[in-house]
Amino acid sequence: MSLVLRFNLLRDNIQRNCPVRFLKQHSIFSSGELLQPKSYEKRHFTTKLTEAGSWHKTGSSSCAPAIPPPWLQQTYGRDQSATVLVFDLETTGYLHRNNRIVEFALRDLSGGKNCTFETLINPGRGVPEYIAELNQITTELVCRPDVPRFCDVLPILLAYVRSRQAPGKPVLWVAHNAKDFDVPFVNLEFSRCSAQVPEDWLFVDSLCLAKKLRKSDGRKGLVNLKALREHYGIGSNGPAHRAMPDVEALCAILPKICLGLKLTCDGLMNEAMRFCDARKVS
DNA sequence: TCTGATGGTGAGCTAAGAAT
DNA sequence: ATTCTTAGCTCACCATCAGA
Repeated sequence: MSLVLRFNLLRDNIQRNCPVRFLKQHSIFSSGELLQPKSYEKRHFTTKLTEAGSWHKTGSSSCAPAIPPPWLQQTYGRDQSATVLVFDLETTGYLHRNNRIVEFALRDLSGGKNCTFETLINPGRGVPEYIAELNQITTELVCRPDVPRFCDVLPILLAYVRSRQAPGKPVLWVAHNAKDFDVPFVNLEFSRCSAQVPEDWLFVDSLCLAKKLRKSDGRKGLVNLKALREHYGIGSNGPAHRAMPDVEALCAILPKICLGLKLTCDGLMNEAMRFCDARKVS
């Protein structure tokens, strides 16, 4: 069951899990502003949380209870060694130097209530036509006063991630082509907001894992998300090139790759890199 | 011993593929 | 449209082996 929650639900979550001073530290909002229901009400238009299990059957949009797969079971639950977040971005173009994020989505693989987070982001500039054709995110859709900018979303995102993070354990972000695309974008958006990516955030590039598996299998063929979905017989939960459907696809693909490579969560951790070690912003 | 065929390896180039 | 990486291809070079 998928439940769309408004920001006040997120607020509750934040209030329960995050100290206000933490929010103030990372926010251009005052704590009062951030926690005012009306403030969220203005923004619920684009940002939502859902409650769902993280591991769903191939080709199905329904979510199972939050039971981690075998390859993660040993590290999830009380003894989980990291919080694994699968994420995806849509942007106004390929180059992180010249472009901005227009959509952000993530799913916490440990599942449960509020395990996903997605939001449109106001890039403060037009979306090129070829991008809009690709992902159906138009200038009219995101360049609106009621769509938050990345700096607006950042403190909420930080609070959300903190609320999902196990005490003392790192956060492992997974995305397809994260090293060259998603992470440089995130790094640059953080620096634009005069914020730093937390040091306990690590990332894994599933594209590298897919290439590694292809090599070990001696298989030929493409390793983009679409090809991997077809290879593993994974159906689509929505339009391609939108953040959340791509996240859902990667959530289904990732365990297949990890099983193929015999990677546990600890193995994933060995593949992880720090955000600051991604392609440097130039 | 010489010559030609064959196989392995490394360098360098090109095109494809990755993402939006 | 754009940048970067990598697979795949060609070519050169060297070693090995068989046959004359």
